[in-house]
Amino acid sequence: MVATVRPARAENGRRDLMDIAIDCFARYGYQGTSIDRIAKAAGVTKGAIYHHFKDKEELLFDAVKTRVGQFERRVASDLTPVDDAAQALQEVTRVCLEHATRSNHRRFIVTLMVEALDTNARLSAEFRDMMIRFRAFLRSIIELGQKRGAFRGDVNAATAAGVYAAAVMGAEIQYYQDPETIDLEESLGMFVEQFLMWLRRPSPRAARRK
Amino acid sequence: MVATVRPARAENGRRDLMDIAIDCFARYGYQGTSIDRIAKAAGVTKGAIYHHFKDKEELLFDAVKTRVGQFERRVASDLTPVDDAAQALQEVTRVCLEHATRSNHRRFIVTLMVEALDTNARLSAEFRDMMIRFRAFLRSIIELGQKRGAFRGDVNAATAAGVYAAAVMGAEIQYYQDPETIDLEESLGMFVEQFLMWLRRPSPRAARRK
Amino acid sequence: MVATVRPARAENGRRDLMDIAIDCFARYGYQGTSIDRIAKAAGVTKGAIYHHFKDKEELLFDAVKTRVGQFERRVASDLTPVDDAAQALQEVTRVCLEHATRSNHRRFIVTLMVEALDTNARLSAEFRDMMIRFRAFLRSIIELGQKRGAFRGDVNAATAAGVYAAAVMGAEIQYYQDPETIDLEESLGMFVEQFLMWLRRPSPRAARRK
Amino acid sequence: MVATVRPARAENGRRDLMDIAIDCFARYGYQGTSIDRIAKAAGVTKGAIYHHFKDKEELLFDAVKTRVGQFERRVASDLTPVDDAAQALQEVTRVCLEHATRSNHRRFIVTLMVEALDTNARLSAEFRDMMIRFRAFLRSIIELGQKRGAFRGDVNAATAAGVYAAAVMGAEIQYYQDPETIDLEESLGMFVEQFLMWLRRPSPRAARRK
DNA sequence: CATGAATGAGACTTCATTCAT
DNA sequence: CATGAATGAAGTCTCATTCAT
Repeated sequence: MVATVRPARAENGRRDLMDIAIDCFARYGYQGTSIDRIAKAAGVTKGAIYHHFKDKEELLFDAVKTRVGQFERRVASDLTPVDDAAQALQEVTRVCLEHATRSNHRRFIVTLMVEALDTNARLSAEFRDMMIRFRAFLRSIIELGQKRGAFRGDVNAATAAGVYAAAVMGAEIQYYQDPETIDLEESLGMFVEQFLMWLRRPSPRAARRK
Repeated sequence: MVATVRPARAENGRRDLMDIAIDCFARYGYQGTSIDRIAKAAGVTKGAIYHHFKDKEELLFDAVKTRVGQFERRVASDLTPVDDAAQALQEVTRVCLEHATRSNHRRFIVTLMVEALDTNARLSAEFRDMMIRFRAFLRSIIELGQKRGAFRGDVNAATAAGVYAAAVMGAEIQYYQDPETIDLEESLGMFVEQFLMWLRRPSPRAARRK
Repeated sequence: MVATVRPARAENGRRDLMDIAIDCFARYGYQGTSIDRIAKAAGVTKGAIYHHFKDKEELLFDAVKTRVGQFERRVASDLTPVDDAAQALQEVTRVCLEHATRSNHRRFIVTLMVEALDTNARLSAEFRDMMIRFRAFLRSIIELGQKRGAFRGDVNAATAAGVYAAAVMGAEIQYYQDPETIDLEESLGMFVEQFLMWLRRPSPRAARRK
Repeated sequence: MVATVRPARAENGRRDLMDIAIDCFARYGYQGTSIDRIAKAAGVTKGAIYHHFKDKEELLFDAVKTRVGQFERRVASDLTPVDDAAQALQEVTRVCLEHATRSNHRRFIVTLMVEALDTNARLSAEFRDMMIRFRAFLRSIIELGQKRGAFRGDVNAATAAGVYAAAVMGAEIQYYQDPETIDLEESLGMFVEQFLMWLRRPSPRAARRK
């Protein structure tokens, strides 16, 4: 009687909490985000957070998995089915650009990924797997292009996928660091242009070497 | 005989301390490195560190400035005088590769740079300036190539410098995250190859566009 | 039954903590009182104190405000309504005497006030305002006596209030310093006697001078 | 040969150090003054201070003794020989006023005295003795006045000395706290006026009581 | 005499976490 | 489910003092 039941708010509470936590993690990093900060931002007490999450790490893990999953689903859904490999690669940068500039989704992932490098082996493994999946996805696109004859066949698709992922991530970081100087869209555009040019036309030199 | 001078012992202590601190920062990040950890690694007490550095931040700042300065001097000295722009760009990746794999110099810089993004505005500004200098340096090489006719003239050298810096940094991060999967040398090699091919041969499409 | 409310337990903890803190501050001064000392005296850990107070300064401020408020309310309540100005002044010294000898209330205020002079501008301002209020109160009593013809009218009531406050405070300090030699009651009594005699009978000399 | 002897600078150094230490103690209190602060203010290293003084307490003791001695000598020299007791009491306030407003001598004494109350029994005893001497001195003046018939004989000279000392010290503290509101000269003047009026003319009431 | 590097104790503060209610 | 008081460990920093040179 005293405690009026609030049915089904449970899952909502959990999700809301996580969204707020993600915001905090994205803004202040993992170590810079205290449970208290999240609690205050969410307008609840610390105890409430411990009802939903075993500890701070679990909260972070769930947050990371959620965001990574959202990003991956977004990429996948925007591209299915992949017909034109070149166009697909351009689509990927477009999605990244959007997530990097219009929300804190990519920033959250990229900064936490680097922070975890030095401080959290388990989380770092999670991110490593995410990157492996991302590169595998890019590689599958490149290989599709190679199979269809749109791309030259004498390049290691896996390495090329790594180069692609690297350029995108590096451009993002420079943008987060200096958004006034860096034009992320132009940077990504220029990179994709050169990447595609290189993939499409076999360099005689490179071809000869291999 | 009366007073045997032990010159530079003072500076030695400070320098040793900083080298050890850099190691720790590179391994555990800024927030993950406690003063006590550095002290223990150096075999002194915390007080000794505070004798040499005003606070943890000053220690970090001095460490960052030292390492960044070393890297920049190294890059500059290896390349002077720049004759062949293409070769110069390849040299840069070689130096980065070395600093990334054979010492903790680049890892220290890259990981702290991302960590600072969310936690330390002043340090982040320091890193931003460093990146600005790095891109300016790359840009000057590219413009030299353009002036000499080795590179096509219809590209924005500043943006191209950004793409170059991005690809190198992104490749490094993937390498730090997953050194067993990522072959940093191959990645950087492939990127430089495509970057140079794109720079050397004017893309008819791009040329027409402008 | 479902949830037996224990009202005010929260505030109790806070209040108890503050009382103990006041004791410590009165005994050892602000700088001489460590958070640990208060915690031990209260039988809790340091963290508990930080749960209730933002930092040591807030604890001090709250303590000062509480004690000053108590003293001011006590003085005001004991004197309302003021009919006989001379008697009212005597009442004030009686209250001061009580707070100085039977509790640590005045000692807490006086010693911290002097300590703050050199070390804490904000707190010092708080004490300054308290003294201003105290002198204003005394002045209003003196002016009442002047209006009613009980006191001579040719004295600056504000300055006289200052003299009164000075003598009381100075006597207290000597008492705290040397309680065996100084008889605070006698000192205050003698001062009030001379103060009232001077106020009541216009000195011919002084009258002539002005 | 290497160490050129600097004869007789020893005592100078000690005295200079102490003067600077007094300045610091007066400005920041004992606990608020670190050895480092004194060393920096004096332009020497901490080690140099430990050559002249066993520890911080000795430095403080010597400083206190020096200043107290100076003040007492000043008071004594300005008054010898005491002819007119009333005038002598006025002289004392004049000296106090000067030391309080034109130098930090009295402020140093008064604030440290209160600080020592709570934190340093040995130093507090030193100050207690100083106050005892000061009151004894005032008492001797009052008794002289009584002997010569200038002052009424029915007052306890010791208690009266305490009242006098209290009013002066209390006025000073109010002045240190709020120099813009408090006119120290006027306050002291008013107090001495009432004190002397009371001493000179025996109150019939008071006389009857005893 | 003087330096300055170093110590070690102790101060303030933060924070993830637990638990009675 | 939720609160909020409390803990305990760990972190940053200060400072009186010592000592080799």
